Amino acid sequence: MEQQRTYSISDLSREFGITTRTIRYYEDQGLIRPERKGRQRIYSRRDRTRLKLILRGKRLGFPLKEIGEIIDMYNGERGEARQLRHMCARIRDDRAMLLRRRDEIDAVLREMDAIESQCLNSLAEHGE
Amino acid sequence: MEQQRTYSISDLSREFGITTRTIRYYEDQGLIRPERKGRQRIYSRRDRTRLKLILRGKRLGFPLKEIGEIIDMYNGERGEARQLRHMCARIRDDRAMLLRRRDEIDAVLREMDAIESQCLNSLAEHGE
DNA sequence: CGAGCCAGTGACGTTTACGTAAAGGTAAAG
DNA sequence: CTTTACCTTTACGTAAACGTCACTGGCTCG
Repeated sequence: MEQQRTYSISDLSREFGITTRTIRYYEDQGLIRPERKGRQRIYSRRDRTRLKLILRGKRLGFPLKEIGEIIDMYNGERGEARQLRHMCARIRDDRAMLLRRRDEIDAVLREMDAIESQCLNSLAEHGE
Repeated sequence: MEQQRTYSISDLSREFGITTRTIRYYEDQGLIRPERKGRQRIYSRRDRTRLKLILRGKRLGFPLKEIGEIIDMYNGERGEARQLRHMCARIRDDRAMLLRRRDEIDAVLREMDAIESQCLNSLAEHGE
């Protein structure tokens, strides 16, 4: 049986904790293209996962334009060899960046650990 | 021997690949406070590492205001217990966020691996 | 001593990612 | 039939993070 669930714009706004304005803005920027029943927007499951990807991209710090490009590329028809090679190159770049970013996060986490234990030590002395 | 090196604004702009305008803007926002020789800005080693921290904060997606707060807090006098407890709480929150972000990065990396091998497979078939 | 640099201070412009308000369409519920 | 609850478009507003421009003030090199 087909999972033919659909969502209204406010369904999605509630689910993801964003405003309808934001969702419409993403559409304006060409990031989602929901169907219409008359003027009303009807979001499919695919639209919903697209939105999820957009929000994840945002949390990773990508600008909306790039997010659109990336999602389209990763979903797009990968027919020709040129396309495929281009995609591989992009993946390598993106991965390198993400790895750098993850390393930075790890560095910060280690520093935070150090500071926290200093903190807790001071508190223990004080508290004694 | 004291490492009393100092830097001009263009030294730092070159080193970090940002414009002097950017550095001055950070000063405007209270993120760095270099000394002055007359009107000229003189940056110490501490200023330089501060700048490095700012840029790292940016790459991690923090807004400048928060970056300032965080750096100040982590450098600040941690005397009173209230302060210390506040700091521990903040560290816990920040750490949780960073961990979530790192998990997301890992998820994206895994997906990229999958897509890349698909890509390479297609290329192999085509190329054959 | 003038030309070429680098540094500094406004101050206005720009881009991104929305917020917010105005004005209205539709459909069910009281 | 009006109120309520959503939905729509249009359009101006805004905060963050700079870019850009205009003008000014030392230095120093030939």
